[in-house]
Amino acid sequence: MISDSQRKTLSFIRQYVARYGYAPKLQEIATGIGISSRGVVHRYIQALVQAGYLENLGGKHRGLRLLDKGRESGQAVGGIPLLGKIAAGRPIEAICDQNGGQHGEQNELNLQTFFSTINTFAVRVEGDSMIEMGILDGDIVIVKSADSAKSGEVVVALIDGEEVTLKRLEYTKEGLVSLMPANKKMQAMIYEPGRVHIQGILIGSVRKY
Amino acid sequence: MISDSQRKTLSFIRQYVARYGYAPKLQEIATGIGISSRGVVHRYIQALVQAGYLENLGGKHRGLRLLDKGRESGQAVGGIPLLGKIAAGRPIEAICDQNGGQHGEQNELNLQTFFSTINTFAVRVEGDSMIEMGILDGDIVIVKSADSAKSGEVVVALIDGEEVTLKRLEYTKEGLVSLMPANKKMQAMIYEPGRVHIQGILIGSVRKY
DNA sequence: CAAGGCTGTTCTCCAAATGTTCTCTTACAG
DNA sequence: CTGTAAGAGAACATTTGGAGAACAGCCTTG
Repeated sequence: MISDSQRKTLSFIRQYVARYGYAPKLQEIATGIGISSRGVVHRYIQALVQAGYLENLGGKHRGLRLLDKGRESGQAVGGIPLLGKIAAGRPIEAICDQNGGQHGEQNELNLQTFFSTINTFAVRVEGDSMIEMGILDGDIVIVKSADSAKSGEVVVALIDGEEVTLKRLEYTKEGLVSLMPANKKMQAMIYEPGRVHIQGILIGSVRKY
Repeated sequence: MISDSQRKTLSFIRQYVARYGYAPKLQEIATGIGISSRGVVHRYIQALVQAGYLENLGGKHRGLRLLDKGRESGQAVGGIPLLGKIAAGRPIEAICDQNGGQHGEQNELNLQTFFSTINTFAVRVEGDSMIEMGILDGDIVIVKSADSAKSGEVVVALIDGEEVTLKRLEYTKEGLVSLMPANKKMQAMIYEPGRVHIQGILIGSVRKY
């Protein structure tokens, strides 16, 4: 059982070690988490040592060691530390600053619970008709089972009981069903409602390089 | 027998724990279920403790523990059935045929083990400079910690010790480091090697709609 | 060697946040 | 009308967060 500030401290130390390869000084932690007292940091560290997250080589400079607790089985299984935002466009502030400034934000990504597993399935995508939505050939999409959907939703649809496709759904004025790709080079395909069976609605995607 | 409000409270707590890995505060629960009184929440919690759904480490902040009672048993933990391939381009054979026809293929997607969690972290992407690689604004990217990378790899890099960015790495003939976006509208940025610190290498991405 | 300066440690004091216990009010079903 | 539950909110107790002083050990520097 660790408190909010202790969690923040642990998160900062992990980021710091990941970045520099060695442990931070107490003063660095303090400014990193937005306080000014080394003594307070030391109190947090003692609590983290007590809780089994850290090891402290007493007195030594940068004498902190990370332990594996909290990353492997036991608590947040499948948890990956979520460090904050990053700019794919322009560089922005460093990760730790972002994280330090945010409180109450999610600071761990737990893939085990990230997607609901109830009535959910996954399929690998072939082709690039959804490329403009950031879904590439080979990606895995996460789909929630459903037998109907609203206009605008991206669905997995079974056509004529034989063929399955991933497209954005639109109902036309004429009462037909339009399955629209997200690729300017391709055209929408239009069917009578009876030929299209919704299998599920797109809720996420996963990709591994 | 628990009341509707108590059920709502329990449901909120479960979701919160699933997402953050620790218990919510009473105030968070209150706003979460749409009321404003911590006292009322406390009353519900006492009822839930009495009914055996929760445990309360009295007085401690975030001192709630979930018990197993009432949980849907048999949840495939982290497992999502992986059904086969789907055509984002043209419709192909039905999913069930695919699945039935393939043997020896992976037929379950376990997000818990899909990405290694060792030396791995995740960051949320801001901006759309990697859009041509299918990484959109708001996506979460999975990164393996590393302090060096080869030409062509996509890296998280720290520039001048202050700014973090996600780009494709290239070494120029002149011995400089080029960080290239995957967006034709943007230009590569070129730095002297000393200014760029590699933080990690892109190994995956996750998106939730 | 002596004098600082930096770092980790320990301590006290105080403020803010949080959990707990009340009372009061309102709505509603029987 | 009565009993029950939901909800607001005040009052209190405890935990948590934070500042900063004082001290000890290590290192550098003169």
